Amino acid sequence: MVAVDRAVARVLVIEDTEEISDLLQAVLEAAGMEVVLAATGPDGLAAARESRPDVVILDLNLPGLDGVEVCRELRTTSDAYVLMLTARTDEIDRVVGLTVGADDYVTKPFSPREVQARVQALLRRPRGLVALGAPAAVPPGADSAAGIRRVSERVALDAEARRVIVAGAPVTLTRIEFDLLDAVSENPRRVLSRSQLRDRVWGGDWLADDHAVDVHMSNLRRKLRAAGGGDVVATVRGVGYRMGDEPGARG
Amino acid sequence: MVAVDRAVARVLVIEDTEEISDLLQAVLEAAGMEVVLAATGPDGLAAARESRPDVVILDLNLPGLDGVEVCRELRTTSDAYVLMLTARTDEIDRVVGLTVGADDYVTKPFSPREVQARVQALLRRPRGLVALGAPAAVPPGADSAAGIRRVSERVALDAEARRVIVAGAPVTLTRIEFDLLDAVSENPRRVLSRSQLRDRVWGGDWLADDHAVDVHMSNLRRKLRAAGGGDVVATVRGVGYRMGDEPGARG
DNA sequence: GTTGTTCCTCAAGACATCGTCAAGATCCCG
DNA sequence: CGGGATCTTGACGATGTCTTGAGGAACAAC
Repeated sequence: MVAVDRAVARVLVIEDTEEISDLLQAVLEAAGMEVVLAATGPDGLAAARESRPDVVILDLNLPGLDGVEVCRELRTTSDAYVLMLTARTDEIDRVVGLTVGADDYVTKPFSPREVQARVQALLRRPRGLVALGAPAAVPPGADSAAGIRRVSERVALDAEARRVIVAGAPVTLTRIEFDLLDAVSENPRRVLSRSQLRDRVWGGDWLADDHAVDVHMSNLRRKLRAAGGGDVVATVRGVGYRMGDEPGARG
Repeated sequence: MVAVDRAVARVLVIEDTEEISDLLQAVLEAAGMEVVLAATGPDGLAAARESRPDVVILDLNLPGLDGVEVCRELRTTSDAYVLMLTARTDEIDRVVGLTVGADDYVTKPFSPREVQARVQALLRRPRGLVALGAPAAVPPGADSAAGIRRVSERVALDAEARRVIVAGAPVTLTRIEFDLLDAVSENPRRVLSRSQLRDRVWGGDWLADDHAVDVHMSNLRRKLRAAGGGDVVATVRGVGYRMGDEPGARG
């Protein structure tokens, strides 16, 4: 067995700007983590193979090899979580929505404390989900208190930012549409009745028609389909809704 | 029956990735369970014989011996419940629907809480009846939300997702058909009268003909037979319906 | 073997559910 | 206060599902 049994978490930082990497090293080591540094993409990949980190902090704008490429490589050779550093907000969608995406991101300028918190959140997530060559880093239904939840192969949901990215591009959802997708994707195995969804999305005290759930679900599906997300929500006729792409009513 | 009288529940984890097994060990021990680890299929089988666990957590993708093979072996040498870890959603149906299938499943990445909850749900299920393919008896009113219910050799039922898997493939049932199968399979030894089934499936206030039960039962049988599930429901002439394939034995 | 009962199966019409569209009401932001 | 987005509600069609009835098969009793 090659896996190293270690007490402290190991973090690999792939970052070309020395000020940033130094800062991160100081912060993470102060938090009791072991830090490995790399300045370029190829160096980072080699370091990942060698030191087997638990989390990789990866700058998107690396000279030479693109950060996205590095991330994709990392996915096939390591099971570490990837925390992406991005300079501009509009880069995030590309990183998050790709099939081989990051597990979380931080935009520059960032506070060291925030990076530390997010790394620790990633460390709390269960390990071992990347079976070498598997396309999706996070299969549907990941229970993530922090970061990004991958709803389906091409649909990712950022609960914190209340944003949904489909095939690399953000999709504008209304409040109710987002809450519906959030509710359904949070427990992907369960069939949620209209009443349950209504309670969850609208709040307990509400006398409205359950039919409203239908309409919003229809709008949600239309938007996701138009964005190339495929079928995300399945109808269970006579009961409610559930995650999945099986068209027919099961049960 | 070699029921071991012990205070704490014992869980065997068969998993080759050390990170996952470590995580599971930590979570389950924190929940007050005794944990035994094994990294390979043969080791796991030996450990199961030796330590007689109550629940086995089994990775589907083990190197060498396949997880399905390990599961089949476990069934003949142990009466433990099997919780399967699968990486991808579409593997589930195969694992769950097979003759020797898992009792529940969790998809990676899993939340530690979920694994703990599902293990405890399995521990609440009655012991000693599951071995050798016999359907597990869940007394009425028991925690029915727990895991997969094996209806017959080739038919499995996921109450939470309202899904029925026959011979490794999902089968589309209508609401009433599913509820009928659910009712009959929930207490497999009992003969349920048409009135009982009607109350259970339709709800108390209903004036319809009992004949409707016949028709839906007929449709249910046809679908299960067509999917290769064999005869699942038996008629007890003059009384009602019961699980099993024996035609008309009076109960 | 005959008879009456019970059950299965088939088919067709009645019914319910769901998806979608559109119009009006409401909320929110400037 | 005005304009735009968003939500609700109603209507309608398509599709799926349920019920009902009838014919016939299996079964038990005689």
